[in-house]
Order: sequence, then C-alpha cells, then structure tokens
Amino acid sequence: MPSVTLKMIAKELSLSVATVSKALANSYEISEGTKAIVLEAARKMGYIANPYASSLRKRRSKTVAVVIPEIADSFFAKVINGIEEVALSYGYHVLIYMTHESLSREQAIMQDFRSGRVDGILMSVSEETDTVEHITAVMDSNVPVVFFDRVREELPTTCVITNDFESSYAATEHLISKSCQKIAFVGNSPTLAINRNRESGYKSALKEHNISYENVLICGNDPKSDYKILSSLFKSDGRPDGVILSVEKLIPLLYQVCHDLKVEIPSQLKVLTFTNFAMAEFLNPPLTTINQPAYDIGKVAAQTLFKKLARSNHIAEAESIVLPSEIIFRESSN
Amino acid sequence: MPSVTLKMIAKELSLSVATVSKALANSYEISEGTKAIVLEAARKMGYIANPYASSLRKRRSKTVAVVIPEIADSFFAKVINGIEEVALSYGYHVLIYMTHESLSREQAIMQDFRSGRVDGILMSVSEETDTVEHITAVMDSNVPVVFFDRVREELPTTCVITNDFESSYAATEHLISKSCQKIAFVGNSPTLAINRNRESGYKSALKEHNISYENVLICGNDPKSDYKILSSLFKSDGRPDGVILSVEKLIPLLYQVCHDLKVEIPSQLKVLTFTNFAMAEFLNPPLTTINQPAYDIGKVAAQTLFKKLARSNHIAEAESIVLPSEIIFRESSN
DNA sequence: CTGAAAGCGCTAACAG
DNA sequence: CTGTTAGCGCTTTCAG
Repeated sequence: MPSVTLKMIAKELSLSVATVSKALANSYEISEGTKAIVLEAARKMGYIANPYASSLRKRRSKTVAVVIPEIADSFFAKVINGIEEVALSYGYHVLIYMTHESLSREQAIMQDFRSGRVDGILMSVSEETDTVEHITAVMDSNVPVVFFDRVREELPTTCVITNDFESSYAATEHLISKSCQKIAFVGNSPTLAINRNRESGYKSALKEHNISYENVLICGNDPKSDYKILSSLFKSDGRPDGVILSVEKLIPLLYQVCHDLKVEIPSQLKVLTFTNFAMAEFLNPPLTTINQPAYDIGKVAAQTLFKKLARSNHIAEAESIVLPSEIIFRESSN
Repeated sequence: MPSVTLKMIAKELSLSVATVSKALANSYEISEGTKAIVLEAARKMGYIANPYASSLRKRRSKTVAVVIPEIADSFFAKVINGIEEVALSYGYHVLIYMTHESLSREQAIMQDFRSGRVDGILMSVSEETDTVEHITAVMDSNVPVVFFDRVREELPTTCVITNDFESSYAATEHLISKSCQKIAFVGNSPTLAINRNRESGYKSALKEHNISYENVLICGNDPKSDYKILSSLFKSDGRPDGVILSVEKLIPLLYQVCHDLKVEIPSQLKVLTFTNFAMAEFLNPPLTTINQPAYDIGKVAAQTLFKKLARSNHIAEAESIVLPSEIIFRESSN
C-alpha cells in the first residue's frame, strides 16, 4: 500500500496540488467549501503528509533534539517527559540523543545537526566536554541551543539550572548540624559548572563553619574505577564521617562500598545525594536527597527553546533560569 | 551561516552536482582522483548532507522508531541502549516515542509512521492496547515492526521476549519453597501476552503444588489507585504471605504499602519482582528480582529489524525469539 | 568516467 | 478563490 500524496488527492478531486496543499494548511485563500471537501477526501484516502518533503521545502523540520549523557537516569528521564509535553503541544517531534558521556560522540551528534535535521536543541553536556566549538558551530548555523542541568554558561544562550550552590551549601550545613566534621564531596567533572557550583557550595559552608577538612573526589564513568575511588575514602586516615554525592549513578556504588567495607550508614557515615530517584525512600537506609525539579526543568527549557524558535532574530545572550531544588531529609543523614 | 550544499561544492570544483553526489557516495562510476578531490572539498567546506532531501529522494529515512510506554523505567532505558548500539553501527538514527500507556497516543504515533518518517519500528505496546489495527495498518504500508517485551504475538512478525512463563513458574516455586501458602500475583493488563504468560506460570506452579489459593490483581497507571489496589491485599481475610510483582513501577508503591500497613518483608510477606533495577540490592530489604536481559533484548530486536530492512521481501510470519531471564535471590523472599 | 535532466512530495510566489 | 510555475537538495536513470 503506497502512501497517499497530495497529487493523488488533487487528481481525485480535480483540483490542483497547490489548492489541496493550501486547503490542508487551512489557508485563508481557500473557500470553506473546498476546504471541507479536501479535508474529507484526505481523511478518507488516509493522507499523511510526507515530513521529509515538507521539511525540505519549508526548511524547518518541526523537530527538536534532546542531547543528554544517558537515558538510564531518573533525572534525565523526567526532564525528557517535561520536554515532550511542551514539544507535543507545539506539534514538534523530539529526537533523543545520548552521548554516553563521550565528547567525541557529542561532537559527532552536533555535527549532524548542522544539516538542518532539527530546528533547535536542548542539551546537557557530557562529563568530558571541555570545549564548546562543536556547540558554537551549530549555534552559528542558526540552530538555537538551550542548556539545562549540565550547562555551559559562557555561551550566549539560556541555561536552565537549579540552585546548585545553595543546595550544596544547605546540604553541607545539614551534615554539619548532624555533627559531621569530615565531610567529603564526590563529583564527576572539574569542568562542569554544575559540579563547580556544588563544590563551592560545599566549600563555602565548610569555611563558614571553620571546618578545615576538605575532600573532593572526582569519579568518572567507569563503575570499576569509581568503586575504587569511593573505596579510597575509607582506606586513608582522614576517613570522612559524611559524604555528599553529586551524581545519581554513584548511589549503588557507594552503598556497595559501605556494605563491603562495613561502614555503617548513618552511624559511621552520613550520606546525602543529588538525585531524583523514586526509590530513595526505600533504600537501606532511606537516602537523604536533593531533589531537582526535573520535570519542570524540562518544561521550562523547552518553552524557552520554542520562544527562541518563534522569533527569527532571537537575542543571543547568556541568561540563567534557576528553579529551586528541595532537600528531603531521611535516615541516611540522621 | 547557511549550510553547504552539493551544488556549492559542484560549482567550487567545476563539476556537476551528479558527479559530486556519486563521489560522496563512493560510487564505482567515479574515478579515484575525482573522489579524493570531492571528499577533500566537502570536508573543507564543512558539507553535511541534508537528510530531508536525501530521504525524500531515496524514499528511505535511515531512521527507526522505538515505541515504548515509558522512558523512566530501567528496563526500557537499557533496551534503548541496546537498540542504539546496533542502530549506530548501521548508520541509522533512532527516534524514541513514549505512549505513556495510552492507546490513543500509540495510535497517533503509529498513524504518523505511515508517512514514511521511519523505515522500521521497534515496539512494546501500552497497557491499554487491546486492538492492533493501528499496527497492522503500518505494517501494511511496508514499514516492518519488531516487537519486544510487550508483544502482540498474533501479528506476522518477530517478537523478542524472555521466558516469562518459566520465570514466573520458578519464582512461584521459589516462594512455595520458602513455605508461602498464599501467593498473590500483581500484573498490569489482562490483554498483554507478557502478563498472561507470567500469570499462567504462576498459576501452573500453584496447581502443580496443589495450592488452591490464587489471587491476581491488576494495577493500572495511576499511583493513587494502584496504592489502593495493593493495600487491598492486606485488608481482606485471605491476606497473602507472598507476592509476585510483574511491573517495575509498582515496587515503590508496594514498599510504601507495606511500610504504612506495617507488613514486614520478608517475615510476613515475601516479595519478588520482575525488574531490572540496579538498586534492588540496596533496598530495605534487598529485593529478589527476575532480571530480564534488557540490553540484549534491545540488541536482538534491532538486529532482527535490520535483517528485515535488508531484504525488501521480508517474510511476514509470526516468530518468537526468547532470551532467558535470571532470578536473583535476595532477602525480600527469604 | 562525467553530466544533463527528471523528479521525490511539498510549499510559496505570483498570475489569473 | 484557484492554478501555474518554480524550486527545496538530493539521487538516479540515461546519454555522451
């Protein structure tokens, strides 16, 4: 069954292709009568517009891309849901691309976008991303980019983030209030702003409370070496009594390390994590979390992108939209 | 910065568009010398083919769709990773669509695919899907569909599944061996084959062991009412001492219900769940799981789809590929 | 081996 | 209000 084209409808109704096209687009140029006839015929014949022909001609794809490190992450999964809701309401398609934390993947993906495949991009950069040329190149070819979560603030566009500094500061103070004296911070990348902000929130709180112990670890993207890095926390002398995880995927590893090294949470180690994870409450022990407003981040980022798409001359200037996170206190930090 | 087209390269090199096109496609018709020159110019000028023009002309999009109920599910997230790996190796793009368990969403999505937007479809149907017309319609327009996990076995195509009957049978036997006498089974849809298979595995095991107590609940897609349904298990007389969850997203709800109603796991209730969830080991108590080979299911499903795409006259017959699941025993069922 | 020409299906000027 | 014409950028006969 070959698909129905405008031409076939036109022939069927003895109209021109142009008229049919306009009628389906509900153009003011076409009489109501004709519109009705065309619509009816299109429905009956099962017409579905060829998106490739239409995109080629219109030079717009009605498609946005979401570029994220990983899909198996409750934060990103929820963000996507938020994005999808907005995109759907605008009649846009959403393409999801995973970088798997690889800069070269990310570069290849962005390169592809210079073809006009998508009208706009929502992006959270990889751990490895320490250059932005691949991003500016796309922006220069008039494809707007909006960042969320893992942003690059130096670029002239909107970043949707949460109050990382403040949350981290509050988290650190919370641990201090639970009489932690040696608090460690585990991040994933020294180059990411999000990580730097959380780290400085942590450090500021320590300074404010005159605590000299500082311990910042950087985990990567390999469970085995990350396991070792986390283990190292407890194998040296300055063994911490509290730890803040900046990365969701480290949760099982940390619980595993504590289990293996018989470090008891929370009596020996208080734990607190940035995450969005539905099961945090039912872990053993229940995990104190900093919940990011993932769904809303997705919505706001998408809305911002569509605003930029609406005006051809969107203003290109750096701007941040900050949505607050929320700390949920549970037993792991008690 | 407008994007570079074939025409621009052709002009630059004083060649015809056709020659440039063929050279870039590495056609045997073009001399090595010309190919080298064209490739070099294309690279220098930053040429990226317009996918819409190319798809329109070739009538193939080099794109496959993944249609799933939800992305925030560790099973589906891993399946996507498997699919992506294979798709990437074939130079295909992957479009992800979520039905959010809505049949009408699913129908709208499938409808769209009749436009030729994608060359093939990998699909796991929604809970609500009790008709397949929207699927056969797409298959009739020559877009091959491969099912995985939530399959419709009556359709003439390949289904990639796991041994649901056997796993469920084994799971039930396991609970019986732990001296459960009243085992409940919680599914999500009476129409889905996957659910029916798990249910019959459960029932067969009970029968085999001469246990007359049977208790099958069906949860939906609304946490609040699901919470009530799960609660009802413990509010009647025939209160179970074991339960098998067929659906990952019910895990937090069940733990919540047990917490609220002070049902202790595993002393009062042994629990076992179909899932793929990395944190199962660190729940309180650690959760016995039936792990599906999600990543491999994705890979095999994608490979099967590409095989179908390779031959224009792919044989349309029902076929199942079964990958085994694995039970991981933990404290929740001990 | 290279090029001219036709056209994928659609939309957008522009005439009528 | 409707139709004609001219492409969008690319691939593919088919001629040379």
